[in-house]
Amino acid sequence: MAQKPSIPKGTRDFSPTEVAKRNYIFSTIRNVFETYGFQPIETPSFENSETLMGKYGDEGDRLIFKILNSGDYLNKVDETLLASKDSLKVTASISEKALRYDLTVPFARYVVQHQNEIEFPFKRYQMQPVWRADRPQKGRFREFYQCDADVVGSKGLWQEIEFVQLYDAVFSKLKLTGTTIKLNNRKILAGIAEIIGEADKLIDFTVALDKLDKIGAEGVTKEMLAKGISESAIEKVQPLFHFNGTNQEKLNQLQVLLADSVEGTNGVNDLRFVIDTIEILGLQSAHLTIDVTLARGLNYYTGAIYEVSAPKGVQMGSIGGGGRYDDLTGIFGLKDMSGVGISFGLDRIYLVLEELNLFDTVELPKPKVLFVNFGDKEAAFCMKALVKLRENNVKSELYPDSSKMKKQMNYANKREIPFVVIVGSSEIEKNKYTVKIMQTGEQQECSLEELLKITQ
RNA sequence: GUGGUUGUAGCUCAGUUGGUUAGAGCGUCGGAUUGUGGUUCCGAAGGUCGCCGGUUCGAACCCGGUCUUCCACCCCA
Repeated sequence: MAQKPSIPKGTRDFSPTEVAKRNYIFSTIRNVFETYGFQPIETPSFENSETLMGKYGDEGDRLIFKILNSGDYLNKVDETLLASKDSLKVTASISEKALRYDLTVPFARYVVQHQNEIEFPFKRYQMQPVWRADRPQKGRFREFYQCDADVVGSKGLWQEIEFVQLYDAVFSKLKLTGTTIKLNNRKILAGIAEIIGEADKLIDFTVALDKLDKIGAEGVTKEMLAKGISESAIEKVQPLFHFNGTNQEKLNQLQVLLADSVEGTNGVNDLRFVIDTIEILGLQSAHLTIDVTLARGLNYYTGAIYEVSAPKGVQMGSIGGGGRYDDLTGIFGLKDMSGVGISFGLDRIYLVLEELNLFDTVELPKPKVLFVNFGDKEAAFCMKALVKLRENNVKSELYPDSSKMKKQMNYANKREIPFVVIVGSSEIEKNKYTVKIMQTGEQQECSLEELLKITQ
């Protein structure tokens, strides 16, 4: 064989077993989504570049896969621009399309584009692959699936409560117990920045704070100083660096800290409503916890912020995330349309379930009955039985070639097919089928009706 | 995008200071057994040592580049 073929970095092939396991996760999530009243939509794999570019920050733009224009695209580029070797600007003129980077921005585009057909509040779910030109790592791919549920056209906090329940429902159904749903509110972060007099450095502040559990208080302080946040400001937020206790205790501390900030107080009240309600309703298997360091990059979150982490002991980044984004459709010209949504990272959930051995219930869709092929005459006789079995939804197949018996039996054994039907001239004469139960090795002669009964 | 790491048969891995024809286990295929799988025994096939170049009388081994894997940043599902 020549050079072995390969697939691009960060992409994967999926074997039949893997597909079965992935489908199990997909259908679990889909089921819960629909139970909660969400309806599916799909959007194209690629969008116009201007739909995506600039929506995820500079870093995001770098990670978007761009699609080259068709035709003699270089010939159409301005000579001086080409000579400048400015990759960013040249890219814009040789690429007008780009692969979907997430599901939220295309959804915002969809809402604005179809606003006159949509009944608001609009609850949609979407399970499709997204692409990022990232450097792969464990649980980090360049092609992966997101499963999103979002609601647009409602500012209600009840929806935010339902998303906590939805997360809990999905992970409980997957038997993935002990996940932690972390909750925060952008208004609280903004309030903190306001209190310390660094409102204009909100993003730098939150990004640094987000790293608390990774680089510690000292590291965060260092990064904040580097970003130009004053020492006195950092002094004021010291309580956040050692923020412990129950959710109620945290809420009380935040209320005191943010008493002089209207926005911050609003945030605390919103968060308190969600926390209190969930405490009354209870959760099946997830833990809900306030995490003020939670500030997932996405610049458009304006209210609630969610993130789900795998059970303790599993080395994996977040397996889900989301939040409220009041201004998202504003980018596409539709004002005052608040949305809130969550996302499941299918590929990471897969890895976590695999690591914890939680796939034991997933069965491969494999045949239950194999008919041994002895030749055309025998095969034709078997076909009558195959039609009957298949009509009754018994997964069954005829070995495609009249190979040696040993080979056919071996095939059944390897594929763990429980019943093998053997039909030779003597069976045809008697109009009977010999069925062998592979597990015990027993075999018996039976009629078509009996065969159906045995294998059903 | 920055820094590190990995690559030998289908799979898991040996391979001495650079020295003839690169090995093992598992798997695959054939036979023992021409209508009976798993166990056993016998036999066989299968390798451009990731790829390209360099050093050397000689490279799987040393050097450079490149691709891939995994990891830490960045960022994120």
